[in-house]
Amino acid sequence: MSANPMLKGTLQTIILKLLEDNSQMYGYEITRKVKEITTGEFILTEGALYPALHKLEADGMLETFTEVVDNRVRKYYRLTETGGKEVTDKLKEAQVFIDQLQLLLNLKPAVK
Amino acid sequence: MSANPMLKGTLQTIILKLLEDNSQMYGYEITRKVKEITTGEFILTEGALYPALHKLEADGMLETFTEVVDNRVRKYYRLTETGGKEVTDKLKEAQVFIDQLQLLLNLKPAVK
DNA sequence: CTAAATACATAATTTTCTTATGTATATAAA
DNA sequence: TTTATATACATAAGAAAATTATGTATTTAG
Repeated sequence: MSANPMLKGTLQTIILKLLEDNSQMYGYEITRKVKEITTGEFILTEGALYPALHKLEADGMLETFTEVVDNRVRKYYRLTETGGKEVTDKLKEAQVFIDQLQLLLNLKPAVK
Repeated sequence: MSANPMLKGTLQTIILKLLEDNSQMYGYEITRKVKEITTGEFILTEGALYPALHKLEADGMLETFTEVVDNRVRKYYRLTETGGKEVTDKLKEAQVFIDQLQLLLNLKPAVK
């Protein structure tokens, strides 16, 4: 039957895309980046972010390594090869979702 | 703290918008309309639609009346006054969400 | 006569988020 | 000096919203 969830995995897509552009980031850095890009419109809470990162890692999309800066541990994430391919698919899905949503909500002038 | 859900209530927004445009629709008709507009990309399952309609009614956004056509009951929904105001707010929210998502995913060329 | 379409509904489960909490260090302000 | 904010991780309880599976019932097309 395969119905479309209402863009399940938006957060995953955002994380994967940021890691495609930045090659390596740690969790806290991701929250700052999202806030910066969206000028505060999207606030990524830790309760959402960390479980999402852990899931992406468990699914083989991300790999990690740690670094200590100023006595604080940073856990860096980067895309695996599988993750790299996944980004492309997820971005296409997101594009389709946005296009169809705009059609439904009439948020874009009709193509004449 | 008030974090942004990843467009929680997209389905509600879609329903409200369709009812703004069509003034009255019944559930099955809504599923057909969504499929038609999105050329099959969005499939609204009953398990998602009916609870959403019931919730919108319980929240005072929609009101209902029934009609019998060909021995089958149709339950029509239309916007209440409150619902009518809600559409505008929800559409603005959706617009912000789409804009920020496109920014994050780089799906729109950067404004130079 | 049977499958597909029309038309409603709910229940169990899963996914994903919010909210709250917990630990710990560094830095700026009062 | 102590207190609040920022940095940095994590998990747990609960809520919200979807998927998936059922269930009832009529009409229409093959």
